[in-house]
Amino acid sequence: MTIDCTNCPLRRQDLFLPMTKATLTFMQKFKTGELVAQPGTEILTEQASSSQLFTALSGMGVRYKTTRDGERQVVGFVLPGDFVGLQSGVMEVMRHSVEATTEMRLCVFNRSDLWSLFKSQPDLAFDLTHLAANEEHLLGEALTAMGQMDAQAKIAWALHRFDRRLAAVGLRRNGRVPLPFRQQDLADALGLSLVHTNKTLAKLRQSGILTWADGWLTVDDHAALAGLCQIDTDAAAARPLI
Amino acid sequence: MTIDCTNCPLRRQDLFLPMTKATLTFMQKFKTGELVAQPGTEILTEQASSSQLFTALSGMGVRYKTTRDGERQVVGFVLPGDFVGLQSGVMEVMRHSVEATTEMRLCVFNRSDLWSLFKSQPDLAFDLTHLAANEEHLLGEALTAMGQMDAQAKIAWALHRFDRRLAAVGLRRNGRVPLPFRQQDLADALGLSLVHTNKTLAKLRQSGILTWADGWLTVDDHAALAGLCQIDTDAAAARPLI
DNA sequence: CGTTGCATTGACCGCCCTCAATGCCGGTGG
DNA sequence: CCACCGGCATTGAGGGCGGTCAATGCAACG
Repeated sequence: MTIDCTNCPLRRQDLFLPMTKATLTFMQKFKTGELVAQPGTEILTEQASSSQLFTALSGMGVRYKTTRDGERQVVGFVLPGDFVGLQSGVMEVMRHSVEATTEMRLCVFNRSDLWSLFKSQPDLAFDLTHLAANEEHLLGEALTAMGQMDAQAKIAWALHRFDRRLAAVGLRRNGRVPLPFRQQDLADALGLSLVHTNKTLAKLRQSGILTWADGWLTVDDHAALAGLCQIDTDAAAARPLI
Repeated sequence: MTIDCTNCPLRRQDLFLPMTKATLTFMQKFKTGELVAQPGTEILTEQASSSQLFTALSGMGVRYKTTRDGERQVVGFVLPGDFVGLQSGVMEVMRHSVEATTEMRLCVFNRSDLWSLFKSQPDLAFDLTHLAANEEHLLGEALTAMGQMDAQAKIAWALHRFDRRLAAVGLRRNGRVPLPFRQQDLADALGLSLVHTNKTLAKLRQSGILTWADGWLTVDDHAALAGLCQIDTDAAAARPLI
């Protein structure tokens, strides 16, 4: 009992661009099934090729790279609606791993069908490129955060993004969004130590700006939080859902 | 007297994947001309849309974002063979600016022709997506460098990449490659201060590992330099040239 | 009830930042 | 011809942000 693409609950969110009926019909053929990944499961592996590509339907995960000396750099977080595995699809191998943080439900596509998508569905090919360009944009912002912000601004920026992004897929209820990651994940994403991340979070909490506990993030003072971010966070632009 | 795509000198480099004759024929129509940009010229502007896309033929430039308080984050360097403007092509606007460092010669394409490319040339559409995924990969590596490396490793990594990448497009002569950027550009790319970048470069120079002066980079001890980089730098994978 | 994973807090210190001054070089104008 | 200036590289002094080390609390779990 997999979800029908024409009736995908995610697609109702305003964040995602509309898709024509004909294209949706193709999507249903393109989608070969669904995968449920348990917390801690490695969905894609760095340096490895994958015969399957995915779109996250629910749940969250982490994209990360591992350095020679075993350190981990989180290069992004996988939220509902995100496409994963494009690198494996167009280049030979993945350049980062993807691991499920919570239980995740994912649409599954066959990499071998990707070429027929490009040949017969130029609009979807365009959307895929759009998604890739969007990833580039997100990483550029992250790079700017890493290079130019102090610890407080980095964390404010990251949590501000989480709040906006999760609200955009309809996960904000009663002013709070689910945020199942560990402080260590955030630290690894921002290039901070766990200890300093914890202390900076405590300051934000004591300022009354936000609370992040037990897997839920509550932003109490959006204006103050936005003020702490040193780069302008544009409204999340509409993007394709594949 | 613009360069004929079928006779493009860049395409002879092993770095770039071969292109079929039919596709090259399309490329010649797709290319609408060439642009010569003087040093300091802004080729693309953050937050602005552009009706033209480019491929760098010669010369080098910088991609950068500007923060609210006027700081600059270099998100990448434009070398010969690089495609610029994809973000403007598939999303509405650029998310970073591109400025010429040296005089640059660029192939010019019309954004309005992009859709016909996706419709009629699926192989080129695939290549564009490949390039976008490659950018994502590069930024992921940069992010890892920013988050996990100390200053010496960052600089070693960056210069190691320049040496490899420029050699791959045939610009290494007598063991040295042109590197026309300022120390400030490198500092802004790595999230370091100019002062500390300078001092760290001095150490690398005194170690006899490399020399970077007067716009030329000479790597004297490749093994030692690779050893200082804390992430494994895979051989530059072949990629499309559009 | 020991263990494991995660959050929290304190002490200490080092990498890298800021401030500041100098040298070098090419361009420009008196 | 030379004084002046702007851009870039270089070097020293001092201090702060955020690192490491270490210990504690707490909840879930076998």
